[in-house]
Amino acid sequence: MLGDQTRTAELLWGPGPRPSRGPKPGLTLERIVAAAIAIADAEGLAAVSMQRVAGDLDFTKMSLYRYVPGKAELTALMVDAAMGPPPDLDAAGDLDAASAPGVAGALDGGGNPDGAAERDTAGAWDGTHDPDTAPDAWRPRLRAWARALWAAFGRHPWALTATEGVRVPGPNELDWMEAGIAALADTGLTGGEQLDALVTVASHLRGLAHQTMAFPPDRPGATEQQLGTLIGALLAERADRFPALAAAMADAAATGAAPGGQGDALDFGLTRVLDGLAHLIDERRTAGRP
Amino acid sequence: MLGDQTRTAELLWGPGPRPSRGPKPGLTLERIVAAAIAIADAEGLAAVSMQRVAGDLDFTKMSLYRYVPGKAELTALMVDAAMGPPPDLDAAGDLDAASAPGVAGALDGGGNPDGAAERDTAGAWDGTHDPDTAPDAWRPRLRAWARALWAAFGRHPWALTATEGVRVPGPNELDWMEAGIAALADTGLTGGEQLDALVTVASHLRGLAHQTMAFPPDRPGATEQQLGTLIGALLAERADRFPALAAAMADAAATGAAPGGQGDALDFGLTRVLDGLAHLIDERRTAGRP
DNA sequence: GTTAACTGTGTCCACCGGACACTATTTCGC
DNA sequence: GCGAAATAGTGTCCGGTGGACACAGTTAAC
Repeated sequence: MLGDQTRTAELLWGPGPRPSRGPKPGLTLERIVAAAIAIADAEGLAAVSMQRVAGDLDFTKMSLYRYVPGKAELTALMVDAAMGPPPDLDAAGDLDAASAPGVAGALDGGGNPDGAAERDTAGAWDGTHDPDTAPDAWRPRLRAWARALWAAFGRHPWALTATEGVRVPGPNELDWMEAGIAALADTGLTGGEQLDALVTVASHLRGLAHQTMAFPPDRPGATEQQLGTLIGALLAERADRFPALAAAMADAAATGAAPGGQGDALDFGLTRVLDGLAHLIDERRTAGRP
Repeated sequence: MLGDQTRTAELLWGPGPRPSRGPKPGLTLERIVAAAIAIADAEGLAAVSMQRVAGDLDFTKMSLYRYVPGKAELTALMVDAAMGPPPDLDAAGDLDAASAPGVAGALDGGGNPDGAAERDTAGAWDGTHDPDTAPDAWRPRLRAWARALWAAFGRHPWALTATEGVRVPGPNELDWMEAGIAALADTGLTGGEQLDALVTVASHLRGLAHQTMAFPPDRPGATEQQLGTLIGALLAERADRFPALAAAMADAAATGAAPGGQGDALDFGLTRVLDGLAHLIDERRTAGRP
């Protein structure tokens, strides 16, 4: 059990010295991982099999085992490679998913709705902070971090399901964490709070993506909408059993767009989380002087 | 594609009329689902195969297909059955995971740490609200809802992985949603906002559980701790590349407990989310009078 | 030149979800 | 009562999965 993990860590972190005695390898770890990612992007994680990956590379499946101990390790490599490096958060403010390096905004490339950017720069709670001072820089940075992570998961939805449980992180994953923690470094939060805060933001994101994103990106909303009407019918027939829910959905349907909108739900929750963090940070800063 | 979903909906919602022409069925859907859940609880979702479920019931695997169209539908049934009914949120305040019906608090059965319960009942922001008036009752209720959902996922971790993407909800799932929305009904939020708020809370929970919970509950912390030291070593060797992260972890290790504690991270994030929601609700209530 | 290390292949295995034909059982219409 | 029809469970078969293992071909060190 632990042997697997140290093995995975070696693969993720150590390039490994090239042994020079036998024939030259006709494959590289990078090519294998890239082929696997391409399959997963196009057809979902379930379509990634040793046979399939090897076939796409014109090799037999057993040859892959010269490079990768097993499928679990291949998946771990896929995840870290798919995440890529984190964006540069210092270009803050209107930094958005589309400005991350090499990002071709797979979904929701739009800007922040309803002035969220301004809110991120100003004092969130009562306007007592000077908008020009540094102390609130964490907010747009963390938001940009979250949106970039969201975009990354949008590009590789299978990465969500491939990152269950506690795992050994790869270099890219730690780079992401470093970038996020750095955004929180001068907030006055303790180290533990910084970690918890970042986990909170990431968890919100992952949970939402896990619930809303279609995993093999097949027909990007057709069946989803059909399913929405199915759920609506299900609920309408039983409005007496679910009164509050039916009322809320009727209200939502009457007043505005469908509540299942991904970007909307993301921004809503993200703003809530950031507001909550701002409150904590404010508490820490004003501690001692009532 | 949609056929599967209507089929799933029928199985989840309609008991289906018992046809009376052939021999009496020796099995029931409930027994099959229960057997599958037992396997998943004990050995993880991957251990649930048609063969295995049928074998545990002393039947052949093909006989299961008389009751269930396929494995996907069985999984959907498992999820809804495993969730069970939501708790009664009216017994608020110190209502905790352990008081949910039939809950034998699998993990973190303890009470709210550091006075979170009191905070839930009082005005969250500045103490201007009267703690005895009803308007803030949503907060302890929503917290209780979240903790109960967390406990449910703790009892059946596999349910997290089995609920990817947009699905057709079962009766229990809609009961949970109804309970959550009911807690938010008199907050002044719009229907869409109530739905978004509940999705936010649930997403936070699911995301955190997805990242922290071990999925086959094998050795409930041994390897996890080993993995923690492995990550620590990984980070310590590269403290120059991850300065903020290393500093945060060092600080966390020096000041308090390990930052990976599940319950702690849950309460931290949950408090942040609830604070953010309280801020929104306050905004809605004080709207119009600056 | 011999030898040892290494690469890729072919064969084999247990297991997976599921299609299909088949027998045994029960009940409805007559 | 009796045949017909519908249902329940079984056995067999299929393509696919991850992976173990022995083997032949290639290359560099000695």
